Amino acid sequence: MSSIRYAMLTLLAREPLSGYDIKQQMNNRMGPFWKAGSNQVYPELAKMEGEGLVKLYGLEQHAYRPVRKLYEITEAGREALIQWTTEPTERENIRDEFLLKAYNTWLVEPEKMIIRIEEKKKEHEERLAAYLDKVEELTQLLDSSNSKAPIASSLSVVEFGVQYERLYIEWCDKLIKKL
Amino acid sequence: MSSIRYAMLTLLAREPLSGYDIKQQMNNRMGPFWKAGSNQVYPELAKMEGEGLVKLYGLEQHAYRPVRKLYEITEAGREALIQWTTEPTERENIRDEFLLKAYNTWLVEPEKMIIRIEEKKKEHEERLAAYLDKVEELTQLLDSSNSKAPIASSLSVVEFGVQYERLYIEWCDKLIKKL
DNA sequence: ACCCACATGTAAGGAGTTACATGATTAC
DNA sequence: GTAATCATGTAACTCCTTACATGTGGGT
Repeated sequence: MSSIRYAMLTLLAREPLSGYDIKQQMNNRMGPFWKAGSNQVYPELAKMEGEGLVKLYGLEQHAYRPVRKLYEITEAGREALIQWTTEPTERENIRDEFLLKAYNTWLVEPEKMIIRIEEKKKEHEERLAAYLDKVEELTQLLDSSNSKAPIASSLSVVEFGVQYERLYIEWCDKLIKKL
Repeated sequence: MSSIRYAMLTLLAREPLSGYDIKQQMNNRMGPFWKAGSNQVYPELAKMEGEGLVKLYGLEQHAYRPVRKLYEITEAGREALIQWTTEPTERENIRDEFLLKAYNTWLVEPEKMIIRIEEKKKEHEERLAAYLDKVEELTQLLDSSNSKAPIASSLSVVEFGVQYERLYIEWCDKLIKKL
């Protein structure tokens, strides 16, 4: 499995990045679809360098700061990524803690539950807003509209996010009405 | 975190169950929302028994088979479950491997990608059908329509599943059209 | 003959989270 | 003075997956 390495290659296929950049993009830009801590990113980068999937692209030194080690994807890395992308994917579960809690609604005073649902709704409204911003941003970058641009792929994924957040918000509304 | 124990308590709050039952319900009935292996279920049951959250309800012996050890939730267990349910829940990510692959669509020949998307679509159509069956089943069990019944809570969660699968299928369609 | 369902568990390992360490600068 | 950002990494720990162990009866 170990999809962390493919998440990293996914980003590196677009531009050279440092370990720090990768972490940031995963936790902010890309995401929150796929998160990673530094403990995963740095060792995995080193491992991939050893296997020839990425290589050092250059070093950047900004004044006092630690040296930024930029990595780029190699041809072998690109091939591995394409191979993985076109492989069948295992079934995946939703696994959302709040859904699990929703199973216990009947055990709990409705007022208390409603507070939590409202909270969740707000959270997903925030995410929806963030995704919509991203959609706009990406749409403007696109307009040449060739489906082979990386941006087109990003857009599709973010649009999934938009739909997902909308569904979540609607579901929260329905739940509140029921109680 | 360790939400596995609360997933187990969620099931035990409704009826006494054996470890095997819990595993089965998680991987089939309840799910696939929350999965667990026997290695998690049995030790966790023992731990919870030690903490007084569950207690042995009885033993069942069917002919040649190993003894079924049925557990029931205690008052302390029920309180812990209610406490957890009404606590705020952390933000959670989508984390679907196929979405990650979708970021790489631009790298791959469209025909190859379409094959995988069709596959995924089919998978989610199957799940949708299963969830719809469950909705029907639960709706029939309900009709007395008191929102304090466990079944009402189950229904809400399964309805989320239905909407989720629909959105996934639509998204697959849109992706295919784009390519 | 062979695999699956039932039913309990244990063992080993991989994946992921949280915290720590270092160290200079900028913002409040 | 305190915290946050940049930037690299390590350590410890929990969580989860996969495989194994045992044993009988039923289906193909």
